[in-house]
Amino acid sequence: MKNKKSSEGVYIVSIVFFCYLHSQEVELDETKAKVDKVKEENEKLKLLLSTVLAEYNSLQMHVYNVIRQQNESSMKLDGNGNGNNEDLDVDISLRLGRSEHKISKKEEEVRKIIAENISIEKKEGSEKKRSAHGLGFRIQSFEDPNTDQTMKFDYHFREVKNKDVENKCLSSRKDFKTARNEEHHEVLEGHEQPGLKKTRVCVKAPCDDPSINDGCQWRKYGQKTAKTNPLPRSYYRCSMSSNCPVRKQVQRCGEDDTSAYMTTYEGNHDHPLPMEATHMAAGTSAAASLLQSGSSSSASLSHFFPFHHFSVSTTNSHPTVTLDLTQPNYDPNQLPNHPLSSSSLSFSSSDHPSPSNSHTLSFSGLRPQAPFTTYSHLSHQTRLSGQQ
DNA sequence: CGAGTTTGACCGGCGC
DNA sequence: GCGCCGGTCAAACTCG
Repeated sequence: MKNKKSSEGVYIVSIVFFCYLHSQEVELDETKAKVDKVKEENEKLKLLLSTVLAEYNSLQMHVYNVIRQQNESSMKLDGNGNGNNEDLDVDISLRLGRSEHKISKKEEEVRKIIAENISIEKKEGSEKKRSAHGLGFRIQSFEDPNTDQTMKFDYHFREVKNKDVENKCLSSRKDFKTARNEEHHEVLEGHEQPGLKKTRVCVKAPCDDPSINDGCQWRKYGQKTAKTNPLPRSYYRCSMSSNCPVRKQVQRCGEDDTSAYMTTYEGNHDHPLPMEATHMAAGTSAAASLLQSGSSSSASLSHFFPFHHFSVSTTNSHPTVTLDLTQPNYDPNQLPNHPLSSSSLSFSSSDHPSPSNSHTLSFSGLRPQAPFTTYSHLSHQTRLSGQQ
Protein backbone atom coordinates (compact mmCIF):
# COMPACT_ATOMS: atom_id res chain seq x y z
CA MET A 1 0.00 0.00 0.00
CA LYS A 2 2.74 2.38 0.98
CA ASN A 3 4.59 1.71 -2.30
CA LYS A 4 1.40 2.31 -4.29
CA LYS A 5 0.68 5.58 -2.48
CA SER A 6 4.25 6.83 -2.92
CA SER A 7 4.23 5.98 -6.62
CA GLU A 8 0.95 7.89 -7.02
CA GLY A 9 2.54 10.85 -5.21
CA VAL A 10 5.54 10.81 -7.50
CA TYR A 11 3.21 10.66 -10.49
CA ILE A 12 1.22 13.69 -9.31
CA VAL A 13 4.37 15.64 -8.54
CA SER A 14 5.76 14.88 -11.96
CA ILE A 15 2.50 16.00 -13.59
CA VAL A 16 2.53 19.23 -11.61
CA PHE A 17 6.19 19.74 -12.53
CA PHE A 18 5.42 19.09 -16.19
CA CYS A 19 2.58 21.58 -16.10
CA TYR A 20 4.85 24.11 -14.46
CA LEU A 21 7.51 23.55 -17.12
CA HIS A 22 4.93 23.90 -19.84
CA SER A 23 3.62 27.16 -18.45
CA GLN A 24 7.19 28.44 -18.15
CA GLU A 25 7.83 27.54 -21.78
CA VAL A 26 4.69 29.34 -22.88
CA GLU A 27 5.70 32.38 -20.85
CA LEU A 28 9.18 32.23 -22.35
CA ASP A 29 7.73 32.09 -25.86
CA GLU A 30 5.51 35.06 -25.15
CA THR A 31 8.41 37.02 -23.76
CA LYS A 32 10.52 36.11 -26.77
CA ALA A 33 7.76 37.28 -29.07
CA LYS A 34 7.51 40.56 -27.16
CA VAL A 35 11.28 41.06 -27.32
CA ASP A 36 11.25 40.39 -31.06
CA LYS A 37 8.48 42.91 -31.50
CA VAL A 38 10.34 45.52 -29.49
CA LYS A 39 13.49 44.80 -31.49
CA GLU A 40 11.60 45.26 -34.70
CA GLU A 41 10.14 48.56 -33.52
CA ASN A 42 13.57 49.63 -32.37
CA GLU A 43 15.00 48.96 -35.80
CA LYS A 44 12.21 50.91 -37.43
CA LEU A 45 12.80 53.84 -35.08
CA LYS A 46 16.53 53.71 -35.75
CA LEU A 47 15.89 53.83 -39.46
CA LEU A 48 13.48 56.71 -39.05
CA LEU A 49 15.90 58.61 -36.82
CA SER A 50 18.79 58.19 -39.23
CA THR A 51 16.62 59.38 -42.10
CA VAL A 52 15.48 62.42 -40.16
CA LEU A 53 19.03 63.24 -39.05
CA ALA A 54 20.35 62.91 -42.58
CA GLU A 55 17.67 65.21 -43.91
CA TYR A 56 18.18 67.65 -41.09
CA ASN A 57 21.94 67.84 -41.66
CA SER A 58 21.62 68.36 -45.38
CA LEU A 59 18.88 70.88 -44.79
CA GLN A 60 20.83 73.11 -42.49
CA MET A 61 23.74 73.14 -44.91
CA HIS A 62 21.53 74.86 -47.46
CA VAL A 63 19.69 77.28 -45.25
CA TYR A 64 22.00 80.14 -45.94
CA ASN A 65 21.58 79.68 -49.70
CA VAL A 66 17.86 80.02 -49.29
CA ILE A 67 18.25 83.15 -47.22
CA ARG A 68 20.44 84.64 -49.87
CA GLN A 69 17.91 83.85 -52.53
CA GLN A 70 15.21 85.41 -50.39
CA ASN A 71 17.24 88.53 -49.98
CA GLU A 72 18.15 88.69 -53.63
CA SER A 73 14.48 88.62 -54.49
CA SER A 74 13.74 91.28 -51.88
CA MET A 75 16.57 93.36 -53.34
CA LYS A 76 14.92 93.04 -56.73
CA LEU A 77 11.70 94.25 -55.22
CA ASP A 78 13.62 97.21 -53.86
CA GLY A 79 14.90 97.88 -57.34
CA ASN A 80 11.36 97.89 -58.70
CA GLY A 81 10.52 100.80 -56.54
CA ASN A 82 9.00 98.84 -53.76
CA GLY A 83 11.64 100.03 -51.35
CA ASN A 84 9.97 98.30 -48.47
CA ASN A 85 12.59 95.77 -47.66
CA GLU A 86 12.47 96.32 -43.96
CA ASP A 87 8.83 95.53 -43.81
CA LEU A 88 9.24 92.21 -45.53
CA ASP A 89 8.92 89.58 -42.89
CA VAL A 90 11.19 86.68 -43.59
CA ASP A 91 10.66 83.43 -41.83
CA ILE A 92 11.52 80.07 -43.32
CA SER A 93 10.12 76.94 -41.82
CA LEU A 94 12.15 73.83 -42.22
CA ARG A 95 10.14 70.75 -42.91
CA LEU A 96 11.49 67.26 -42.98
CA GLY A 97 10.01 64.84 -45.45
CA ARG A 98 6.80 66.73 -46.01
CA SER A 99 5.16 67.50 -49.28
CA GLU A 100 5.00 71.07 -50.40
CA HIS A 101 1.44 72.21 -49.93
CA LYS A 102 -0.34 69.29 -48.47
CA ILE A 103 -0.86 69.68 -44.77
CA SER A 104 -1.86 66.53 -43.04
CA LYS A 105 -4.37 66.39 -40.23
CA LYS A 106 -1.60 65.34 -37.89
CA GLU A 107 0.37 68.42 -38.77
CA GLU A 108 -2.65 70.59 -38.18
CA GLU A 109 -3.05 68.98 -34.80
CA VAL A 110 0.59 69.60 -34.00
CA ARG A 111 0.18 73.20 -35.03
CA LYS A 112 -2.84 73.56 -32.82
CA ILE A 113 -0.90 72.13 -29.89
CA ILE A 114 2.01 74.46 -30.56
CA ALA A 115 -0.34 77.42 -30.82
CA GLU A 116 -2.01 76.45 -27.56
CA ASN A 117 1.32 76.10 -25.80
CA ILE A 118 2.39 79.45 -27.07
CA SER A 119 -0.76 81.15 -25.95
CA ILE A 120 -0.16 79.66 -22.51
CA GLU A 121 3.41 80.93 -22.60
CA LYS A 122 2.17 84.33 -23.64
CA LYS A 123 -0.12 84.40 -20.64
CA GLU A 124 2.70 83.36 -18.38
CA GLY A 125 5.09 85.67 -20.21
CA SER A 126 7.41 86.96 -17.55
CA GLU A 127 10.28 89.37 -17.37
CA LYS A 128 12.53 86.40 -16.81
CA LYS A 129 11.79 85.14 -20.27
CA ARG A 130 12.36 88.54 -21.73
CA SER A 131 15.85 88.72 -20.38
CA ALA A 132 16.76 85.27 -21.58
CA HIS A 133 19.30 84.92 -24.31
CA GLY A 134 18.01 83.62 -27.58
CA LEU A 135 19.77 82.49 -30.68
CA GLY A 136 16.90 80.82 -32.40
CA PHE A 137 16.78 80.71 -36.14
CA ARG A 138 13.74 80.35 -38.26
CA ILE A 139 12.68 81.85 -41.54
CA GLN A 140 9.36 81.94 -43.20
CA SER A 141 7.73 84.26 -45.62
CA PHE A 142 4.76 86.12 -44.28
CA GLU A 143 4.02 87.99 -47.42
CA ASP A 144 0.77 86.14 -47.58
CA PRO A 145 -0.30 85.06 -44.13
CA ASN A 146 -3.17 83.05 -45.50
CA THR A 147 -0.93 80.87 -47.52
CA ASP A 148 1.45 78.41 -46.02
CA GLN A 149 4.49 79.31 -47.95
CA THR A 150 6.64 76.84 -46.22
CA MET A 151 9.30 75.89 -48.64
CA LYS A 152 10.54 72.49 -49.35
CA PHE A 153 13.96 72.19 -50.83
CA ASP A 154 15.85 69.51 -52.52
CA TYR A 155 18.60 69.15 -50.09
CA HIS A 156 21.86 67.78 -51.15
CA PHE A 157 24.98 67.84 -49.14
CA ARG A 158 27.24 70.46 -50.46
CA GLU A 159 29.86 68.69 -52.44
CA VAL A 160 32.89 68.78 -50.28
CA LYS A 161 35.73 69.58 -52.49
CA ASN A 162 38.23 66.86 -52.03
CA LYS A 163 41.30 68.83 -52.74
CA ASP A 164 43.49 66.67 -50.56
CA VAL A 165 46.07 69.36 -50.23
CA GLU A 166 48.11 67.27 -47.87
CA ASN A 167 48.87 64.80 -50.63
CA LYS A 168 50.24 67.45 -52.88
CA CYS A 169 53.97 67.55 -53.13
CA LEU A 170 54.67 70.93 -51.68
CA SER A 171 58.22 71.98 -52.09
CA SER A 172 58.13 74.85 -49.67
CA ARG A 173 56.13 76.30 -46.86
CA LYS A 174 55.13 79.15 -49.12
CA ASP A 175 53.61 76.72 -51.57
CA PHE A 176 51.78 75.06 -48.74
CA LYS A 177 50.31 78.32 -47.55
CA THR A 178 49.36 79.29 -51.10
CA ALA A 179 47.61 75.98 -51.54
CA ARG A 180 45.76 76.48 -48.29
CA ASN A 181 44.64 79.92 -49.35
CA GLU A 182 43.48 78.64 -52.72
CA GLU A 183 41.57 75.90 -51.04
CA HIS A 184 40.02 78.33 -48.63
CA HIS A 185 39.08 80.58 -51.51
CA GLU A 186 37.37 77.76 -53.31
CA VAL A 187 35.36 76.85 -50.28
CA LEU A 188 34.28 80.43 -49.88
CA GLU A 189 33.65 80.88 -53.55
CA GLY A 190 30.10 81.79 -54.22
CA HIS A 191 29.55 83.08 -50.72
CA GLU A 192 31.80 86.07 -50.77
CA GLN A 193 31.61 89.15 -52.81
CA PRO A 194 34.74 89.78 -54.81
CA GLY A 195 35.67 93.03 -53.16
CA LEU A 196 35.06 91.85 -49.67
CA LYS A 197 36.91 89.54 -47.35
CA LYS A 198 35.30 86.76 -45.43
CA THR A 199 32.19 87.72 -43.55
CA ARG A 200 32.57 87.52 -39.82
CA VAL A 201 30.02 87.01 -37.14
CA CYS A 202 30.97 88.12 -33.66
CA VAL A 203 29.15 86.87 -30.60
CA LYS A 204 29.73 88.65 -27.35
CA ALA A 205 28.77 86.27 -24.59
CA PRO A 206 28.69 86.85 -20.85
CA CYS A 207 30.47 83.93 -19.25
CA ASP A 208 33.31 83.07 -16.89
CA ASP A 209 34.98 80.82 -19.38
CA PRO A 210 35.67 81.74 -22.99
CA SER A 211 35.44 78.15 -24.14
CA ILE A 212 31.87 78.40 -25.33
CA ASN A 213 30.89 75.25 -27.09
CA ASP A 214 28.79 75.87 -30.13
CA GLY A 215 28.62 72.17 -30.81
CA CYS A 216 31.74 72.01 -32.92
CA GLN A 217 35.16 70.71 -32.01
CA TRP A 218 37.86 73.35 -32.12
CA ARG A 219 41.60 73.04 -32.19
CA LYS A 220 43.67 75.95 -31.01
CA TYR A 221 46.39 76.92 -33.44
CA GLY A 222 47.61 80.18 -32.11
CA GLN A 223 47.47 82.94 -29.60
CA LYS A 224 48.31 86.55 -30.04
CA THR A 225 48.20 89.73 -28.05
CA ALA A 226 46.60 92.34 -30.22
CA LYS A 227 47.77 95.91 -30.19
CA THR A 228 44.36 97.31 -29.40
CA ASN A 229 43.69 94.87 -26.58
CA PRO A 230 46.40 93.80 -24.12
CA LEU A 231 44.49 90.62 -23.39
CA PRO A 232 45.46 87.68 -25.59
CA ARG A 233 43.36 86.55 -28.51
CA SER A 234 43.11 82.83 -29.20
CA TYR A 235 42.74 81.32 -32.64
CA TYR A 236 40.82 78.12 -33.27
CA ARG A 237 39.98 76.12 -36.34
CA CYS A 238 37.25 73.54 -36.70
CA SER A 239 38.65 70.07 -36.20
CA MET A 240 35.52 68.15 -37.13
CA SER A 241 36.72 67.90 -40.68
CA SER A 242 40.31 67.93 -41.89
CA ASN A 243 39.62 70.60 -44.50
CA CYS A 244 36.96 72.59 -42.73
CA PRO A 245 37.74 76.27 -43.39
CA VAL A 246 35.89 77.62 -40.37
CA ARG A 247 37.97 79.63 -37.90
CA LYS A 248 37.06 81.34 -34.72
CA GLN A 249 38.76 83.86 -32.52
CA VAL A 250 38.10 84.20 -28.84
CA GLN A 251 39.05 87.35 -27.02
CA ARG A 252 38.19 88.91 -23.73
CA CYS A 253 36.31 92.12 -24.37
CA GLY A 254 38.34 94.29 -22.07
CA GLU A 255 40.05 94.53 -18.72
CA ASP A 256 37.03 96.24 -17.23
CA ASP A 257 34.71 93.59 -18.59
CA THR A 258 36.34 90.31 -17.77
CA SER A 259 33.10 88.38 -17.68
CA ALA A 260 32.39 88.82 -21.38
CA TYR A 261 34.15 87.21 -24.30
CA MET A 262 33.97 88.05 -27.96
CA THR A 263 33.88 85.03 -30.24
CA THR A 264 34.34 85.71 -33.92
CA TYR A 265 33.30 83.09 -36.47
CA GLU A 266 34.58 83.05 -40.02
CA GLY A 267 33.67 80.78 -42.92
CA ASN A 268 31.20 77.99 -43.51
CA HIS A 269 31.48 74.40 -42.37
CA ASP A 270 32.03 71.82 -45.10
CA HIS A 271 30.57 68.99 -43.08
CA PRO A 272 27.33 68.13 -41.31
CA LEU A 273 27.04 69.68 -37.88
CA PRO A 274 25.85 68.14 -34.66
CA MET A 275 22.53 69.34 -33.28
CA GLU A 276 24.18 71.67 -30.79
CA ALA A 277 25.99 73.49 -33.57
CA THR A 278 23.18 73.99 -36.00
CA HIS A 279 21.49 76.87 -34.20
CA MET A 280 24.57 78.99 -33.93
CA ALA A 281 25.83 78.04 -37.38
CA ALA A 282 22.50 78.71 -39.00
CA GLY A 283 22.06 81.98 -37.19
CA THR A 284 25.52 83.22 -37.98
CA SER A 285 25.24 82.04 -41.58
CA ALA A 286 21.95 83.83 -41.86
CA ALA A 287 23.43 87.02 -40.53
CA ALA A 288 26.41 86.67 -42.84
CA SER A 289 24.19 85.98 -45.83
CA LEU A 290 21.99 88.94 -45.09
CA LEU A 291 25.02 91.08 -44.72
CA GLN A 292 26.56 89.86 -47.96
CA SER A 293 23.36 90.34 -49.86
CA GLY A 294 23.27 93.94 -48.76
CA SER A 295 20.21 93.58 -46.63
CA SER A 296 21.92 94.41 -43.40
CA SER A 297 19.24 96.57 -41.98
CA SER A 298 18.53 96.20 -38.33
CA ALA A 299 14.95 95.29 -39.14
CA SER A 300 16.06 92.29 -41.17
CA LEU A 301 18.47 91.10 -38.56
CA SER A 302 16.02 91.56 -35.74
CA HIS A 303 14.16 88.60 -37.16
CA PHE A 304 17.09 86.41 -36.30
CA PHE A 305 18.22 87.95 -33.06
CA PRO A 306 15.11 89.54 -31.66
CA PHE A 307 16.28 90.03 -28.09
CA HIS A 308 19.79 91.23 -28.50
CA HIS A 309 21.75 94.21 -29.38
CA PHE A 310 23.52 93.69 -32.67
CA SER A 311 25.44 95.87 -34.98
CA VAL A 312 26.79 95.69 -38.50
CA SER A 313 30.16 97.06 -39.44
CA THR A 314 32.73 96.71 -42.16
CA THR A 315 36.29 96.99 -40.97
CA ASN A 316 39.26 96.17 -43.21
CA SER A 317 36.78 95.00 -45.83
CA HIS A 318 35.54 92.44 -43.31
CA PRO A 319 31.76 92.67 -43.15
CA THR A 320 30.98 91.90 -39.54
CA VAL A 321 27.79 91.19 -37.67
CA THR A 322 28.18 91.61 -33.93
CA LEU A 323 25.66 89.98 -31.67
CA ASP A 324 25.78 91.12 -28.08
CA LEU A 325 24.40 88.52 -25.71
CA THR A 326 25.36 90.65 -22.76
CA GLN A 327 22.76 93.24 -23.60
CA PRO A 328 19.25 91.92 -23.92
CA ASN A 329 17.49 94.15 -26.35
CA TYR A 330 13.92 93.16 -26.13
CA ASP A 331 11.57 95.48 -27.89
CA PRO A 332 8.08 94.18 -28.58
CA ASN A 333 7.63 96.71 -31.36
CA GLN A 334 10.56 95.24 -33.20
CA LEU A 335 9.12 91.80 -33.29
CA PRO A 336 7.22 90.72 -36.33
CA ASN A 337 3.61 89.85 -35.79
CA HIS A 338 3.83 86.17 -36.45
CA PRO A 339 0.49 84.58 -37.10
CA LEU A 340 -0.08 81.53 -35.04
CA SER A 341 -1.59 79.70 -37.93
CA SER A 342 1.67 79.55 -39.80
CA SER A 343 3.63 77.80 -37.12
CA SER A 344 5.68 74.87 -38.12
CA LEU A 345 8.76 73.02 -37.01
CA SER A 346 11.39 74.59 -34.88
CA PHE A 347 14.43 72.83 -33.57
CA SER A 348 15.47 72.42 -30.03
CA SER A 349 18.72 71.14 -28.66
CA SER A 350 17.46 71.01 -25.15
CA ASP A 351 17.26 67.26 -25.30
CA HIS A 352 20.92 66.97 -26.07
CA PRO A 353 22.68 67.02 -22.79
CA SER A 354 26.14 68.38 -22.52
CA PRO A 355 28.97 66.24 -21.30
CA SER A 356 28.82 65.82 -17.59
CA ASN A 357 32.12 67.54 -17.05
CA SER A 358 31.15 70.60 -19.00
CA HIS A 359 29.52 73.76 -17.79
CA THR A 360 26.40 74.71 -19.59
CA LEU A 361 25.41 78.18 -20.55
CA SER A 362 21.78 77.95 -21.38
CA PHE A 363 20.44 80.65 -23.61
CA SER A 364 16.88 79.54 -23.48
CA GLY A 365 15.49 82.17 -25.71
CA LEU A 366 11.75 82.32 -25.58
CA ARG A 367 10.11 84.85 -27.75
CA PRO A 368 7.29 86.15 -25.65
CA GLN A 369 5.25 87.42 -28.54
CA ALA A 370 6.39 85.06 -31.16
CA PRO A 371 4.67 81.75 -31.72
CA PHE A 372 7.84 79.72 -31.81
CA THR A 373 10.22 78.66 -29.16
CA THR A 374 13.76 77.94 -30.04
CA TYR A 375 16.59 77.14 -27.77
CA SER A 376 20.27 77.37 -28.14
CA HIS A 377 22.46 75.67 -25.64
CA LEU A 378 26.01 76.73 -25.52
CA SER A 379 28.13 74.63 -23.29
CA HIS A 380 31.72 74.81 -22.38
CA GLN A 381 33.66 72.02 -23.92
CA THR A 382 36.73 73.21 -25.73
CA ARG A 383 39.85 72.60 -23.77
CA LEU A 384 41.64 75.80 -23.05
CA SER A 385 44.40 77.01 -20.86
CA GLY A 386 43.38 78.89 -17.78
CA GLN A 387 44.67 82.29 -18.69
CA GLN A 388 42.41 82.99 -21.57
C1' DC B 1 52.09 57.64 -27.72
C1' DG B 2 48.76 60.52 -29.74
C1' DA B 3 46.16 64.64 -29.40
C1' DG B 4 46.01 69.20 -27.99
C1' DT B 5 48.42 73.58 -26.35
C1' DT B 6 52.11 76.95 -26.16
C1' DT B 7 54.97 80.21 -28.17
C1' DG B 8 58.47 82.31 -31.03
C1' DA B 9 59.10 82.96 -35.85
C1' DC B 10 57.38 83.93 -40.19
C1' DC B 11 54.24 85.81 -43.85
C1' DG B 12 51.42 89.03 -46.13
C1' DG B 13 48.40 93.05 -46.17
C1' DC B 14 48.20 97.76 -45.37
C1' DG B 15 49.44 102.53 -44.37
C1' DC B 16 52.89 105.91 -44.73
C1' DG C 1 60.43 100.39 -49.71
C1' DC C 2 59.80 100.03 -44.90
C1' DG C 3 57.69 99.08 -40.67
C1' DC C 4 53.67 97.66 -38.16
C1' DC C 5 50.47 94.30 -37.01
C1' DG C 6 47.14 90.51 -37.43
C1' DG C 7 47.05 85.87 -38.68
C1' DT C 8 49.31 81.42 -39.24
C1' DC C 9 52.85 77.89 -38.83
C1' DA C 10 55.32 74.35 -36.59
C1' DA C 11 58.59 72.61 -33.15
C1' DA C 12 58.55 71.89 -28.44
C1' DC C 13 55.95 70.85 -24.71
C1' DT C 14 52.07 68.98 -21.79
C1' DC C 15 48.65 65.87 -20.59
C1' DG C 16 45.87 61.80 -20.24
